[in-house]
This record gives sequence, structure tokens and C-alpha cells, in this order.
Amino acid sequence: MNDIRVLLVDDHPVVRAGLRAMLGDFEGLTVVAEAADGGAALAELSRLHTLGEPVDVVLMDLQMGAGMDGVTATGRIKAGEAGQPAPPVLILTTYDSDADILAAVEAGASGYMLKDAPPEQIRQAVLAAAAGQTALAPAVAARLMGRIRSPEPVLSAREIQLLELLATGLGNRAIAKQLFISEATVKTHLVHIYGKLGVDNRTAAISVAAQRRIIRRF
Amino acid sequence: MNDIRVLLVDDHPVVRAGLRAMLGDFEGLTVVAEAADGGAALAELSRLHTLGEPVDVVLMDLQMGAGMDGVTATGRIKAGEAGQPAPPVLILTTYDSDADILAAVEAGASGYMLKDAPPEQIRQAVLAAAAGQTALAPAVAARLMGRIRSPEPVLSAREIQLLELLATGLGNRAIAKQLFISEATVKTHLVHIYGKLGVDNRTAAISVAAQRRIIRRF
DNA sequence: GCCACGATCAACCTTTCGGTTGACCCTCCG
DNA sequence: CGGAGGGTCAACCGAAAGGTTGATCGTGGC
Repeated sequence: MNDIRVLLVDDHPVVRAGLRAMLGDFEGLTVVAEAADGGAALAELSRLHTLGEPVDVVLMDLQMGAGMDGVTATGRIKAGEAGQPAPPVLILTTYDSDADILAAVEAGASGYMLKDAPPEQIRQAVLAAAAGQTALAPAVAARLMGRIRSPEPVLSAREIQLLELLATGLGNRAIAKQLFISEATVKTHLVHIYGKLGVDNRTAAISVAAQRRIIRRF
Repeated sequence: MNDIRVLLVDDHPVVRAGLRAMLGDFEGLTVVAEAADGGAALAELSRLHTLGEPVDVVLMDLQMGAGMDGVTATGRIKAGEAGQPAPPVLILTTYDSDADILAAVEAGASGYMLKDAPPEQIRQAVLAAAAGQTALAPAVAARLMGRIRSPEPVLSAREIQLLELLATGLGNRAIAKQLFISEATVKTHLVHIYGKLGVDNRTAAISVAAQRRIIRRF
């Protein structure tokens, strides 16, 4: 049986070397290419596709320095920009905030692992992704489960998106412009957010959201 | 001539594997031990010291999940807790905020590299550290120079105190009550804080202060 | 088909915040 | 001694944010 062909996407040479060494030690896995950001990843995928050497799994970081970020890249891969059929994308990143996880899942990622995971867990996730299954880190899975049957009110994806802009210090007008909606809508969302988080102003909302890891920590 | 003996300290197995593979490819370097956090690093150093196999360079991450962070560990190593003479500590991390760099330098680090650096640069830095020299990533060096030329305005203790209450989501009235001062005074302080941080509202102030680690992160 | 719900927008009003000016007191330091 | 700088307070004004009501639209479930 042929090896599972993996593309590594991470802006840190150190991490790429680590994954190469780590995955190379396993039977049945081969790292066929690497990319330092989302744009390079798309190019690599296209190149390999036209060569008739398709990739079985993309292992992708989310934060990528200056280049195209992982969520954007995942969305474009899934849109078929680098050839059909689009390979499964397994996210491998450092953070596990609700915002990151939701964005990745919505972009079409088929798994979400954390970099502090033991090697064997990462290998299992790659195998699962190659088999068309979904693989979530235990911490991530727990977080998603908690979202489903939690007594606490659940924030919608849009509300979380707003919350993140809020945390950068933008005013309502600026947030409205960023999201291409009216200021009135921003205010409506904020009222909902305040209600769900049990606060009554934007700074308190940021504080609570950061503490509950609804948004990425500063 | 004997190899330079390196201790790796990083909470991510992936990163440790990468550094091990990367440094192992170079002549004159040997990774003799690894640790997943500051506490384990101190233990490893002590153990190797009593075995008569001292470490020449410690390669240390700053953010270390749950365990002891890199700055604290560096300080304690330099205090001689893991045996004298204390080996040089080279910081290898993802972030290059002023607060991180300054804290590391003050703790006694003899270098500060970023994880997105090319392998050769990291090798050079390890060699420099082993030789008792200082090695800074270009981006880090530039940042330090910039600080000297135009030193950032310094927040007073009272202003930082205010900033911390601000970050909990309190309004001006509540902050005033908490500090036993009038609301007018709170507003005066806020205007000063905004000026020093280069922002024009309280949420942006929190964002900037958290990023520069003027206040503790959420 | 209808209902629930999220997302969108508008109008209105109250409260808070941001920004300014000017003032007083204290301590540290040259 | 006298200035510099931090901390305190007041009054004022315009801008922004908070809060309410009500409405439309689309999607997904029953």
C-alpha cells in the first residue's frame, strides 16, 4: 500500500523540521512538500496536482506571519483552487480559542490539533484525515461539546467575530465598516453579546470573553 | 574539540523534534537533554551538573503552557539554582514584544532569537552564546535600538493601577469608588494613559497595554 | 406552511465617555 | 528656593456608547 502523502504548511522552519522528522519516523507517511504560508501552499498543491502526484493530507498552521493565513488558505483549497478533488486539511496550531476553531471548521478543515500534542496523537490525526474522517484534539473536542449542551448562552459565529474586533479597540463605526454592516446592526449585536455574557459594556465583554477563551487571548 | 552541549526547553514536542533534527545536522553541536517547562529544565540542569556533564547552552522558549515560564526559569538558572557556573541561556520564541525582550534580558538571557529564523541563524546564535557572546535576531536588535532612540513614555504606578481596573470592565464611576478618588480624577488619568499609549478610547488602551504586557494578560 | 432564530437596519432617548481648561497640593531634585 | 511632575478635583461640551422598540429577510426544522 502506498504511503500517505503529506504537505506541511508552517511559517517556522523549526516546526517544519520537527514535523518532517516526527512524521518521517512513522511507517506509511511521507512528507512530499512544504510551504511557509498559505499562498505557497496553494502553489505547491497546484504544482503537485499537475504533476499527477496529488497530496493526501495538508497539515496547516493558522497563524502564518506575513503571508496568507491558514483559514483563508483552507477555504481556497476547499474551493478547488488547487485542483479537484481538494485534499483534507488538518489544522495544527498553538491556540484553541473558540474563534479559531469555528473559523477553521467553517473553512472546511477536517481536523484541529494542538502543537503540544504528543507525536502519536498527531500521527493518528493524519491517518484519520487521510481516511476522510474527522480528528479533533481532546481539548478541542471538549470545547465543542461544551458549546453544544451548555447551560450558558452560546454566542453565534458573527457575535464572536464582532467580539474580536471589539477587543482591538475599534469603535462601533469602525467595526461596522470592517464588517460591511450598519452601525445600528453593530449595536444590536453588542446588546445580544452583553446579554449572553452578563455584562453591560464593551470592556467587560472583552474581559469575560478573554477569560472564557471565547476570543483569543491578548 | 568537544561538541557544544545543548539543553532544549520547549513545551511543544513538535518544536523539540525540529530543533533536535536541525541542530543535529550541524557539526559541533549535541542536544544532550530536553525539558517541557522551566521546572523540568532546572531539574535536568541539576542532574547533569551532579553527573559532571554540564550543559554549555540552554535553548529556551518563553511561553510554556502550564509550567514555569522561560523568564522565570532563566532568572533561577542565572541565580545558580541549577549549579555554578550557570550556563548561558538563549531565548528562542515566537514573539518579539518589547516586554518579552526586556524581561528576558533582565532575567539574564544572553540572546533572543525568533522561531521563524532560518536554521543557520539559530546555529550561529548557539555558537555565539556558547562563546559567551550575545546574539540577537535582527528584528529584535532593531526593536531595542528603536527603544533607545525614542523611549516610550512611562506609565506611572497609579496609571497602571487604573489600567488594571479598566481591564476588568469597570466604568469611570466604579473605578473612582474603588480607588477612593473622584470621577474627574479618573478621567484625567485616562487622558494621560491614552496619550502615552497612543490610543483614544479605553478598549484600545486595554488592547495595547495587554500586548505590551503593561498589565497582566487575560 | 409556519415558526424560531440569526442577521440586518432605523429611530429615539439616556448615560457615559473623551477632551479641554484651569486649578491646588505634594514630593523630588537641582 | 523654585521648577518639574504626579495626583487630585471641577465645570463644561460634543461625541460615542448603552438601551429600547419594532421591523424585514433568509435559513432550517417540524
